[in-house]
Amino acid sequence: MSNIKNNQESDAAIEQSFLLKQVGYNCLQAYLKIEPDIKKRLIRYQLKPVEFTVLSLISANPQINQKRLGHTINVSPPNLATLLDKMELRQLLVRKRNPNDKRSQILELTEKGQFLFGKARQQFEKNESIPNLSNDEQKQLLRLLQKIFL
Amino acid sequence: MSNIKNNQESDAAIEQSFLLKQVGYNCLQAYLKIEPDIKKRLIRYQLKPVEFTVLSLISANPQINQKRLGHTINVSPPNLATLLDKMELRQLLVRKRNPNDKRSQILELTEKGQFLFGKARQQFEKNESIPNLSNDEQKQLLRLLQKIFL
DNA sequence: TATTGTTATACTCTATAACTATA
DNA sequence: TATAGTTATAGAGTATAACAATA
Repeated sequence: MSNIKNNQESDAAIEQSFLLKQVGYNCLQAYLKIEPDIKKRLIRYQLKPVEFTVLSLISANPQINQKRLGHTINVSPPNLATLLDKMELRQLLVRKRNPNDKRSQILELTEKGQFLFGKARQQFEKNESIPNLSNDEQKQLLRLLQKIFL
Repeated sequence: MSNIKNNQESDAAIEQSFLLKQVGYNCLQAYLKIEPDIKKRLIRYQLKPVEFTVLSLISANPQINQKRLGHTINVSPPNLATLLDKMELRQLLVRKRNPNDKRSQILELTEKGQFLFGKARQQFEKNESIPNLSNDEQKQLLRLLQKIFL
């Protein structure tokens, strides 16, 4: 094989300088790089990332209702309903009618849900093992990202 | 209504301090915040974000093959095949057998594809109008994100 | 035997409309 | 009339297996 490299070979660097200037592209690529590790840490608890997020938010926000939860995690009401159905079937949480407004449902973790979240959470208590990022850089990164979405 | 706020009301802040420490969660939330604006800028060209990315990468990497393209954008070979089918039907690109290795397909933009990419690209030439981020902060953010996925 | 890409298909995720009940 | 949530369903996106052509 020739030493002259071209785009048909896998060791030539991809030219993507234009895309690398786009914040959205960078956020997505970074997430896609991290995602497999997150899934791997949760699979032993039979939790998907969004389910872990739901457990975390209910745990930290007792009596949160479905509207606020769905809004926070970008899940529409119909899709949240079916997601919560599955979690309620697994007895990780319960839905209770709000006595002050019987239209809304108050969400609470069961003991089983609290226990599972506690265990799963341990997987993320230490750092996420993001290679190439110092602690300072990680803190700086979180600050900048939160400026975008908070 | 009482002035005392609780989690059932929409103006109380969500407690998500644990999730906000997770790099993956932050990357995804930031992307989800930006995504609608990206889609809005591309819809007039009937392009999805991934299609714009494909145009950009082929444009910047003439004669790239499908394996390298798919690997760069996290699209599996079967799904890339059907995605490229649609774009080839729209005459935005062509697939040519590589004469040096007839297994692989070389990708090239058509004139129509080049023109469309040029027009669509103008939508992103200026800044992406990420509110709350100065130019310096944006550059810093890109540097940190690229440390993760490059 | 290994690699590139395709086809077919199943699975998951997301979006939309119509509905119930409560306010 | 408006809101919170549900049901049903369609559509888009993703994953898996089997395959053909080429190396």
